[in-house]
Amino acid sequence: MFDIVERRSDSYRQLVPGPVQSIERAAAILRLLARGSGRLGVGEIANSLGLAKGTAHGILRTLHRVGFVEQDGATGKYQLGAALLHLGTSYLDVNELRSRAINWADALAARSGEAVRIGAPLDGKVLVVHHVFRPDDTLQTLDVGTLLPLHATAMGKVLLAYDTDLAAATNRTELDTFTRRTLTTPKALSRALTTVREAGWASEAEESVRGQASIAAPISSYGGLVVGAIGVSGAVERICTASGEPEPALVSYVRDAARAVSRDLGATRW
Amino acid sequence: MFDIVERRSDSYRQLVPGPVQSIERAAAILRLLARGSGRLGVGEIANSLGLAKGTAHGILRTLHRVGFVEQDGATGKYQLGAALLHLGTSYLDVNELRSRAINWADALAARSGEAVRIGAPLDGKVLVVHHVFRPDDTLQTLDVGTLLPLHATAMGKVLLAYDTDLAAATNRTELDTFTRRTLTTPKALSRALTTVREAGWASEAEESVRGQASIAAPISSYGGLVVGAIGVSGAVERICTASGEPEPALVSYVRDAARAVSRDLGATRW
DNA sequence: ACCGCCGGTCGACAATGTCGAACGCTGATT
DNA sequence: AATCAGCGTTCGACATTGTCGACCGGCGGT
Repeated sequence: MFDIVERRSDSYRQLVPGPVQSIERAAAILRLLARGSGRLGVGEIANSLGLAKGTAHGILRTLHRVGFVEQDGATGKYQLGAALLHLGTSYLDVNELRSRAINWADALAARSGEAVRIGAPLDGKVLVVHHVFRPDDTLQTLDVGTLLPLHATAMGKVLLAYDTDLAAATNRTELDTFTRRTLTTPKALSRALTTVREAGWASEAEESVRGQASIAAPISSYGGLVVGAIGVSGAVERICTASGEPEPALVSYVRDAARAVSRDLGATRW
Repeated sequence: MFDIVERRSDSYRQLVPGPVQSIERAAAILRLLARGSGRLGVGEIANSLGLAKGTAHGILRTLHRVGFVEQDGATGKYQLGAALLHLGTSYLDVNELRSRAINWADALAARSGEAVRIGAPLDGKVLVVHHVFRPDDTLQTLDVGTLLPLHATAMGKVLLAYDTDLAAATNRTELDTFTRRTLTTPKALSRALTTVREAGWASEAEESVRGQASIAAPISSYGGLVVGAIGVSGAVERICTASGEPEPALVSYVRDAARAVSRDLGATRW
């Protein structure tokens, strides 16, 4: 009688029954292509994942058939495929957090006059699931689907402050430096998170991008579980007062919006 | 010595070496979830795909591990996962058509005063890969990632007119009816496509949505191969003249933009 | 014309994914 | 209350299926 751990003798040992190996590999290839921001060859992919070239090719051939990757006719290299775009936006349709928050986000943008974003944790980052442009302004690029760092954004700090698992995982990884203001030491970050927990909201000024600041508050669901964050972001001189503190009016707008969304999601107390 | 056709004794027989079965099934599940616009249970999925329930569960478990699907804690049903959103938008970054067209799309929106969309064929539909809102107007929903019908949109007609394979495939399927004006017979459609080929652009008025009209022109790449379409869409009374014809000025704006993008992509003649 | 690198193919092996029955649970029905 | 049906999930045995590594042919730099 074989135990699962013995049957799946790979590097990662799980208590759950065996995952389908080839699908995990396919997913790894897709993530690799997404990260590498460009075309990759079969050899590079096989090396990065420790696969035989033939194996990698077989998976890529299949991913190509289903439209998840495309192949550059000239160089033979692979890149992400169009089918993923549709799947990605289909996800937005079923995302409950987004659909509940969407109306409140519009209102928050109108009241605050700033760009509003809603984020959820994904894989040690903040995934932007909704984005409302700053009202009546120039061209802005939509960053729905973008991954933001946890430790250098207001939304990320909120998520970290209320998710100890996430915070623990972050403690084990390097904190990237984006600007001079970025919190790069675990100590500074954990101190900031304590402040966030006490205040019930987070802010950040030029910790991620120079000249930009943001304010965010947690969105909770049943049982007070924090499932996401909503916040405003914009030029630091509009988000913060002359003394460098976050504009109190903006803070209360954001907190009101977060409470409203949480209530919609079924949270009983906030 | 086994031939490939014998080795892969499934319903679809290919001349190419065997695709990875489990990955194809995983992709089918994801497409099913995207189509079904909601949560699906293991049983439903297994039935729809003709799989054993246990098999479907194993695949879903793996997709869950990699974040491609999420599971509703209460009902146990599955839906698309957040990781797909990031992959989808990562695709936009590497999509050459989009990155080349993006500047021209802005210019076209400014000149025409209408919403601009860029589309590429995907799986018998038109995938919207870029969308510029109508200048200075109310809230509009971004439909990047949406799939539009081929036969009822100007962009779709353009793609059909210059891709005989696509047109042949469409001939074999039912033409959905959206409005009274929708071309539903193969004969009417193929006549329209002939006109498109002669004119070099396509238009449509209330064939897809009542009160909406659109104009589009083909984007070609190396060797004149049509790889996408760019077009404007908006209220029929703005897109068309009083006599019901597409506004000539808009047509030339669209055609100019399409030529410009094609030139950027390396097309030698247009 | 050489060499090295690339993407792609091939055949053999056994590791691996699949199947179908069985489990425990929840919620509706009787 | 007891029953039942349906759900998601687990399990073990089987052979199908994915993987490996060597090999092929073409391209580009040397």
